[in-house]
Amino acid sequence: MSNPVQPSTTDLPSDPLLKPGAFIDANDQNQSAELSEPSNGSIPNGAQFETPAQGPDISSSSAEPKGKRRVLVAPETWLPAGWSIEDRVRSSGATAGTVDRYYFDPSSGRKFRSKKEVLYYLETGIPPSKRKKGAEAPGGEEVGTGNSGGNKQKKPDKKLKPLNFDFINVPQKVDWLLTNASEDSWTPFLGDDQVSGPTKQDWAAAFASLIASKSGQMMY
Amino acid sequence: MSNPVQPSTTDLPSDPLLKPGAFIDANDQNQSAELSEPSNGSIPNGAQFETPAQGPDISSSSAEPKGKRRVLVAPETWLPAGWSIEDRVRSSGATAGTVDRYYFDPSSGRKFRSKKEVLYYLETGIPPSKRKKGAEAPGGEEVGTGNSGGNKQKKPDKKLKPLNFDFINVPQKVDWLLTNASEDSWTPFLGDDQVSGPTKQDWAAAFASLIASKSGQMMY
DNA sequence: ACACCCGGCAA
DNA sequence: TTGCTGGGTGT
Repeated sequence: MSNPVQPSTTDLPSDPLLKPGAFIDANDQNQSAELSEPSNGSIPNGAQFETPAQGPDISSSSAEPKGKRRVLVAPETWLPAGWSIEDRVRSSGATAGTVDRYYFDPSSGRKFRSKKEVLYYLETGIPPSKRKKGAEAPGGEEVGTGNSGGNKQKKPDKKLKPLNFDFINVPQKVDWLLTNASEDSWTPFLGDDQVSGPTKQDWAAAFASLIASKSGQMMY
Repeated sequence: MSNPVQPSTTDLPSDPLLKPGAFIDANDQNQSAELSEPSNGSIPNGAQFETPAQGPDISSSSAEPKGKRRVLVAPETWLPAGWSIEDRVRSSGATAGTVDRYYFDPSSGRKFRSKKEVLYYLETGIPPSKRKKGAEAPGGEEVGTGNSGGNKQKKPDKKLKPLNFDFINVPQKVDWLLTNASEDSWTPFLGDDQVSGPTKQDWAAAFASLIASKSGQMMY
């Protein structure tokens, strides 16, 4: 999925107020709406997720309390809904201690190493692994400057796996429970029915899109 | 750095790029180094001003099309004995010609990009583990080892998310209700308390991040 | 001074 | 391949 990038009326210090009219339609997931019904756990293959296993500590001579810890941070404004950010601290080498920021697209499972890569992918649908050397980004998009000006037409990614979420028959109510506080793991419930497995992930992605695209549209 | 290993204190980085007879400008380090050798020391000296001797190129296997010019300069007074300074001239880009100064700790093999980083490391013993969030510099203290004039401690403005959501004390349960089915408008509830207003938007963003973060990536 | 990017290599 | 670090530029 690729939501249009938020216009860079970006981070004004404090107050996330509404941007009247500036809201962009982030809901482009309507593609392939008729998907398999979200019956619980009907999907084979128990993909393992939410296992941010701790890597082995390769501590060296000195007694360093270091442990490379993945840190989840608040989303950036330019990042589409549902994407996640992860700050990773380097644990070795001359640059130990440096923090690298990575971006994840939960629906495609792709990882990105920079904002530029994300933006490029959002526009062209071309993952960073396919970029050929010497080529330049279309339009010469520059980072830091949102793409408020002329925008290119993004190509829908046909290679993306469709979500296990019925966008037509959305549930009336969803309870998200903090099932694992130490890891911030949340699980959606439909009454007593727990949504789990790969479907849960799709729900997360779908739901993120839904609540993000419509929030702020309401009147109070 | 191909060798983050323990460079013996003896092998100061000789500069293969230094042209014989090249003049090294040490203008701004007008203090003679009264640096004492470490007790373990076999350090000949803290600074090498001439190294016409030829050393193997430390560059990696691939031929580098970039012309790097590295210049060793005299040590700063605040710099511990044995450390070396290297001024590096940028060879490309809009800022070509700019000189970046690097500091090297021979005993740890670590590289530092600024005086501040060195001082921080000297004080705390931990490499610049502080970057984006959470960690903060140790009070911006001046290190005891003399100083090189005016040392302004600029408070780096932290760029944290002005999100109206407490990522620490997350709620135990959130009910998202489809408050407007025709528009797919969802609203979060904490029991009977409705979250609305600008806060709701933040919640949407925060929540999207939370539920997505543990979905991880999955490839089918 | 340091955020940000990305080529390259190692696991 | 993917992950992680090194090295370099932008601001």
